[in-house]
Amino acid sequence: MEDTIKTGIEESNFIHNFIDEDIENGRYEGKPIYTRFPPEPNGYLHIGHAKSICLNFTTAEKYGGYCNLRYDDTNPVKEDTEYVESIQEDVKWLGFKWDKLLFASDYFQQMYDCAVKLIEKGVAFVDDLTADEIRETRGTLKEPGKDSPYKNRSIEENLKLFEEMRDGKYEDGEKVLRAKIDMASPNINMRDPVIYRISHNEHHNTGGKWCVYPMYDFAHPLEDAIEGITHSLCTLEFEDHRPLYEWSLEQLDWPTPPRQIEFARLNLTNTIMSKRHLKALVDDGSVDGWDDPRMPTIAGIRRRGYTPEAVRDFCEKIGVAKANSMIEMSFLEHCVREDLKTRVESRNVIFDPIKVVITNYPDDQTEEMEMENNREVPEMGNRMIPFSKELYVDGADFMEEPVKKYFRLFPGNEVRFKGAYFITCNEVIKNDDGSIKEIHCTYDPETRSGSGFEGRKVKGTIHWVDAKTAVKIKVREYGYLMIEDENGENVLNPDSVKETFCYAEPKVADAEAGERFQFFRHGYYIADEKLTTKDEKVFNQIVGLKSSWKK
RNA sequence: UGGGGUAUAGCCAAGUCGGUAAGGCAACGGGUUUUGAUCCCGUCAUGCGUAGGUUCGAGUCCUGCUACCCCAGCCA
Repeated sequence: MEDTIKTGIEESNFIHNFIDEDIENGRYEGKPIYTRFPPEPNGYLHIGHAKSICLNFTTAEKYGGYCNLRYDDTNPVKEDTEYVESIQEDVKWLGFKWDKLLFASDYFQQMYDCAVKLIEKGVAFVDDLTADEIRETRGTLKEPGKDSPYKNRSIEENLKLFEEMRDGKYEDGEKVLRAKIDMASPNINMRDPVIYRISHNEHHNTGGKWCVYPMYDFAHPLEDAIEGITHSLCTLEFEDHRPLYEWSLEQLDWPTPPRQIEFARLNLTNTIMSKRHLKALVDDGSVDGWDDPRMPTIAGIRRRGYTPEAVRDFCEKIGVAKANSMIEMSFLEHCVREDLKTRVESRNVIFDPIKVVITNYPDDQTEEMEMENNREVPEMGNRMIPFSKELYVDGADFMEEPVKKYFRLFPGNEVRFKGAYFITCNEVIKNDDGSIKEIHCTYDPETRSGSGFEGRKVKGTIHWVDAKTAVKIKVREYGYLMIEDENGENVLNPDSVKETFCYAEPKVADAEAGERFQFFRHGYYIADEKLTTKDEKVFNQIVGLKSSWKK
């Protein structure tokens, strides 16, 4: 039996089946498979977009084809260059290389020409109805709509009017170009849809050059067709638009038109993906920006310390289908741990310090203890950390009155201090208020790590930090960004960030922004890119460690 | 009977010709362990939304139901 390592592009899904079929039928005459990721630059990309990005790029890769990054920027009022830059960064961060970087707005002339063709063909007309009137005559889900009184204008008049629209003779909303299809269609998208509207707004790419802009339903098939896209992957809500997508290309006699295939978008438990919500949090200062480590944006999870490999692995593992689904957060977290566990070094960090005094250890002695950087990956080598008479251990590693099956430190118990000695707890020293001041322990010099001591075994191994040389760091741990209040409304979680000062082994002071570690027993952390300074190290919790121990 | 979709375990998800329900996450149990991590082993659908039908045989084919999602922007 041979072991085969499965990668995303070897997995197969229903989209691949369609493509295989198209290739067999010779639908694309042997041309390369082309996909595209077509965001509108009106916000930052989030983890949901990552699924679409992975899908488009890996599908192209699987077939030896190409994928374009194309900005679907056909609405000047919503788009901004800040977003076009962030989108490129995010796609690059995920590790994908687009074949071409394109703007739909660069096709405005071709799209305009196509609209003229439709008019000449008699399948599009200029309508003077207002937006309200169009809505009123569109009918309802169950009742057909009514033809516009302007539907039967002559081709010449339509041509002249459309040209005047382009030349800026009309105000926003005064006229639109509509496709002549069927006001009685059970598919509302086919009831003479608006395909061009007037907008006297500055466009982020074309500036003031145009004042008529194509609607998505007309623009998108043309963008795909112009670029030679073979498979246009989009989310489920566009299924009803497919007939219009196909209609547009049919009317223009486009040879080998692209095929639209829809898939279910990503939903993650306890995660708000709505751009409206996310933007509101940024605008009202509830978060640090689009890249706040709590945000589900790609910029946010990048700063949070997730790796592109983990995100990609996640997107591959969740699969692609047409059924609406809700993925559990633990799935993503699993992928993050899985990736991090073989690529980061571990460090001793004490979150809730309890001072330990080794009473039988020489007062002024310090030893350098050897610690493995990553037990799974010996090639990552070892490091030395200081050990002396006074140390800190974690609050979770000591119990004055142990519960059953607790085998860390408690009075009378002996444990191994990882990488150092067997230590026995003898006495708990209290403050006046009854809180623990320090615990007095003794060590057994014969049990030094690496000495080969086999005399007796201990059940617990705990980590520690030398008190004299410890460095103080700030650690931020995250809960859900939004939670539901009693009315079921999404509100900011007041406990979405928990800051703690911790004692870390000296080497942590050298951590560079962006560097990741496993903090022994606590999880994976990254030195925050923005908050870490020369004087203060701030670490974000990337993801906690799984623990099977329960009290 | 407006139209378009989707139903396989707590969560994802394979399941091309009908041949006797992959895999992952989570959970639980056990073993190894100088991290209660990792790793390893085991358990977890006589069952595929539901009711019938065809068939030697149905998650796959047929019929009827049911539930959920999407659509009435001059947004994408």
